[in-house]
Amino acid sequence: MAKARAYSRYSTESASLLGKLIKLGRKQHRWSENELADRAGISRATVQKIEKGDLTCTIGLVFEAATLVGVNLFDIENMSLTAHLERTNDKIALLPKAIHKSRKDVDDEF
Amino acid sequence: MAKARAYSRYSTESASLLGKLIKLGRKQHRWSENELADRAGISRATVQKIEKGDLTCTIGLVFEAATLVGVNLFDIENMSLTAHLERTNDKIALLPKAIHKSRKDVDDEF
DNA sequence: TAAATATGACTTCTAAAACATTCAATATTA
DNA sequence: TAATATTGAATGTTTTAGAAGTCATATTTA
Repeated sequence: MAKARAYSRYSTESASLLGKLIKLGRKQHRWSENELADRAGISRATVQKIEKGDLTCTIGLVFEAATLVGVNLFDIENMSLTAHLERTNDKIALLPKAIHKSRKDVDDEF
Repeated sequence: MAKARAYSRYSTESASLLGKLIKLGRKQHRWSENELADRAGISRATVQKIEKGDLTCTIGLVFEAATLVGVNLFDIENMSLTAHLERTNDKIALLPKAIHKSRKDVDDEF
């Protein structure tokens, strides 16, 4: 097998936590792995990978599973997902469209 | 091209928001797409897909990019990622290991 | 405890993720 | 404004994610 790529500890633990939140949510709904797989339109093998926090899973399928079992990552700080999106768009608009290097660029200016 | 699979609105907007938070973080660091790609050990094309919120990106690569630019999804409610993991493990342990159907299972019990 | 179902862990196959590269258009800096 | 770098958006190629299936073991319910 090919040598797997390296991931940071934070990425590994984030995916692990997300997977376990999904597993917890699924059990609270009293759904088997197969039932979640059917509802999400994915295979049981993928459900297992997602719940294990496998970093090679596609983000769309992970988010679908999360949403189905009621894990809403971005409903936070009393702000809706859509409101978050709008605010983030505004912030991006304030910054330069292209980031050029130099001008004593030490990249620690924020 | 093959017909793309369907995703829920919440999944689509979650990925879009995460991508934009990454783009914002990158710009705040004054990093070009290439610079982030190099640091993450991925291609620029993938950085572009991630920042666009493409749902077919792998969750590991998205989390790597997010972590590098300082977007920490799970440092929330004054709780560390690791603490979250432990608490979630505890909760899972309280539930049945296997979810069997029947016993008037209407799956709305939580 | 027996029967039925769920889970864990594989394997093979193919659809597509990620890479590398290119090119035009745009943005920034000197 | 000229030079240089970034961004947007393609391409073809390689690698791999996800599907589908199997089998053994563990768990739950009647």
